[in-house]
This record gives sequence, C-alpha cells and structure tokens, in this order.
Amino acid sequence: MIITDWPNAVAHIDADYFFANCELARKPELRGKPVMVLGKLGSCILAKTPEAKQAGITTAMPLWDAKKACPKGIYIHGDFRYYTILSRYLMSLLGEWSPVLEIYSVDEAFMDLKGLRGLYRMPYNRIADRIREEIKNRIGITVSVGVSVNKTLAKVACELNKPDGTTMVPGRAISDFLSTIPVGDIPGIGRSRSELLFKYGIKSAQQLAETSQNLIQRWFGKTGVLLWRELRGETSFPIQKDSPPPKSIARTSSFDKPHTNLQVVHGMATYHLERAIEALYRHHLLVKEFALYLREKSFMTYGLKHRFESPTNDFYELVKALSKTIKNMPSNRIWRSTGVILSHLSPSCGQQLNLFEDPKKIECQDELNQAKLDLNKRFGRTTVRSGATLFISKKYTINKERLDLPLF
DNA sequence: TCTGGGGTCCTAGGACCC
DNA sequence: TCTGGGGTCCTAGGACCC
Repeated sequence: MIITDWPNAVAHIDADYFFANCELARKPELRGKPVMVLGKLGSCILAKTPEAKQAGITTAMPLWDAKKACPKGIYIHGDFRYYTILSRYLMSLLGEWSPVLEIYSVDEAFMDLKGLRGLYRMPYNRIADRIREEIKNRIGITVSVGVSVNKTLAKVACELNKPDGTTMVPGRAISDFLSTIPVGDIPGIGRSRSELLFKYGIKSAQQLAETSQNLIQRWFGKTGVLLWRELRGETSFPIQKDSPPPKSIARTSSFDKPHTNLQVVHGMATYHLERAIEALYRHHLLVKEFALYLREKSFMTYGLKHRFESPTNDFYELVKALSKTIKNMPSNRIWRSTGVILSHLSPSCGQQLNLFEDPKKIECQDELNQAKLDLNKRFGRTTVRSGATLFISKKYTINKERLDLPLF
C-alpha cells in the first residue's frame, strides 16, 4: 500500500446521464422533468435524468416497461450526431486543461493532473471544481470528477458524488475509501466475478485489495492482478493519450419487428456494410475477414464468416462477400437483428499487392470508392448506395429519419 | 432487467510442426 | 506401429466495459 497522498494524480471526468443531459442543454424547459433517451428504433432506454431514475427507470429497460413505470415521462429518440458534436466539444475543453488526456468513451475521459497544481496555482480539488464549472457554463451539461492516484480509483471515486460533484481520494485515504465500496462497483468486476468473490466472503473492495496475489491470479488471471494492483494504489493502466486504431468494426441494428424476409435482411446488412466501410476508410484500414451478423428472435446469434485472399477496402468486393454469405444463412428462421462485423484489420498505407493484382485496377477502385464516400458525405449517406438496400421498404422500417434512407 | 449498439482483452484448447 | 516433449499459431467463447 502506498503512503503518500499524490504519487500520481489522475482525474476521471464523467458526463452525468450524458444523452439526456445533452437534450436538457438544448431544451432547458425540460429540466427537472423525467426525460429519457431511446435507442435506434425506440426499443429501450439509453439514458435518463435523475427524475426518471427516481420513477424506477433503469438503463436498457424496454420502452413498454418504462411507459408503465413512468407514463408521464418525456421520451426522446436519440440524436446521436448531436451527442457526438457535444462530446467533441467536451473533450476539446478538457484538452485545454491538460495535454495528457485519454478519451475513454463518448462521455468519459481520464486526465493526468500531475504538475498542474503549480501551473494553475490551486489544489487538485479546486482544479476539478473549475473544470466542472467551465463545462457547465460553456456546454450546458454537468459532469462529475473523481481524483485519485490511478485510473481505477479515480473512476470509482467519480461515481460517489454524482451528478455534478467532485470526489477526492488521496493515497492515505484509499483503505478507508475502499472499505465503503462493494466489489461489484469496481470496473472490471462484473456479475460473474462478483458471485465468485461472494462465495469466499469478499464483499468490499478493501477485502479484495487485501486478498493474496496468488488467489487473485488463480481466480482472475493476469487482468485480475493488474486490477488488484490498482486497488492497492499502484499504476497498472497508464493514461493512453492516443487511441489505437480499432481491431474490429461492427455495424448492426434490430428490425422494427422480427421477420423472415431474406431480401430485407440482405438490404439491412448491405446498409450496415456501407456504414462499416465508411468507418474503414475513416481509419485508413483494410479488412481480411468479413462476418454477417444475425440474431434470431430467440436471441440465438450467428456470425457467418468470409475470408478475403488479401486485405481489402473495396466496396464491390465486400458487397460480393455479403451476397455470397447470405446464401449460407439458416433458412426458415425469424430474425430480430442483423449487421456486419469487419475484423483482422490492417493499415491501408503500404498495402501489399499480391502477384495477381493489377496496381492500376486497385487505384481505380480506390478512386471510385473514395468518390462514392465523398458524394455521400456532401449529399447524405444514401446518395450513392447499393441496389440491395432498395429492399428495405417502408413496410419494414418504422422511422425514416432513424435509418436516413429515402424510403418508398 | 428478458436484452441497444458498439467495443476490448484473455484463455483454453485444437491443429500443426519438429 | 506406437509413442515423447516442446513449441507456435489460431479460434471460439467468456467476461467485461460504455
């Protein structure tokens, strides 16, 4: 266990009920009301204000249950482009406070505070408060901040005074702090690990921190030991400034209701493939393995795979792979969702050509793909698109705006 | 809590080789 | 024909996160 207060200083900044908070930022008249943001097809709750939480609403609750629990609630279809813009604004403001910032998710970041006391001439807790105030004033949303000696402890601390609060856990306070935290509240300890720990009578985070390393290794392997070290005040997970390129790209969604029409499955999967290719280009990546993702009404899930001979980002090659894969689908099933997953990704610069590929042809394909993406960026995602998506007719989609498709 | 749409990492075990 | 011991690579699936 460490004995000094600030061998390192890490802040975890977490936007409170982010999507719902974004809605309050542009519709202040909704403040104080139970506001909920819904997923793509309005099927479940993605975010809720404290007032909705009080009414018994939980995240991922299906819409019909939510309406029973909170009939007078305000239900809003998620506007994810808007949330992304606010997220970028939030991160850029945080970046002004410290150059060492890790963007952890759309609504969370870690910041290295070490050395900033001298720079700003104020203690860490004051810096945290100032950050919260600035975000509230300039973006109109509230965030909570936890400050401790590493990422895990800062993250756990952040949860304690939500919303709109600062929580400090200096080195000497770690033990007392952890004795008040249930093991299940530690990031990295989910349901199954909690259950195992409970069997051994380990209920608080402090008890876990005092368990022998050998036991931790046996129960949870390498990652468990890294986490255990963080609970003891050491640093296993340094702040990572630059986010690495993705290892897989998935684009999926549920249908408005389960159905059996293969052309619609094909159309939806093609639509998602086009979205996935956009991401592939954005990250300058090539894909070696394509999977058609399918989920039955019963939640039975399939990933039908196709391997490319050499990594590609070519639209037509991917569309062909999808068409081929569709033919291997189990028949006579009722489908609930579909999409695509691109994996085994590699950087597109310095692409290795195999002996049979014509560099000129690849160059032409690339220009064509790029032109398609540029047109769609300027005039809307579906300006140039695969004919297969024509099969997603109005009959199968309830909300045109959500899909962003010109439906007929 | 009968269930969105994304992701990551680790591990066990099979295939294959010398 | 039967049998070692050691190594690597790959994949499926579990557990976890927001």
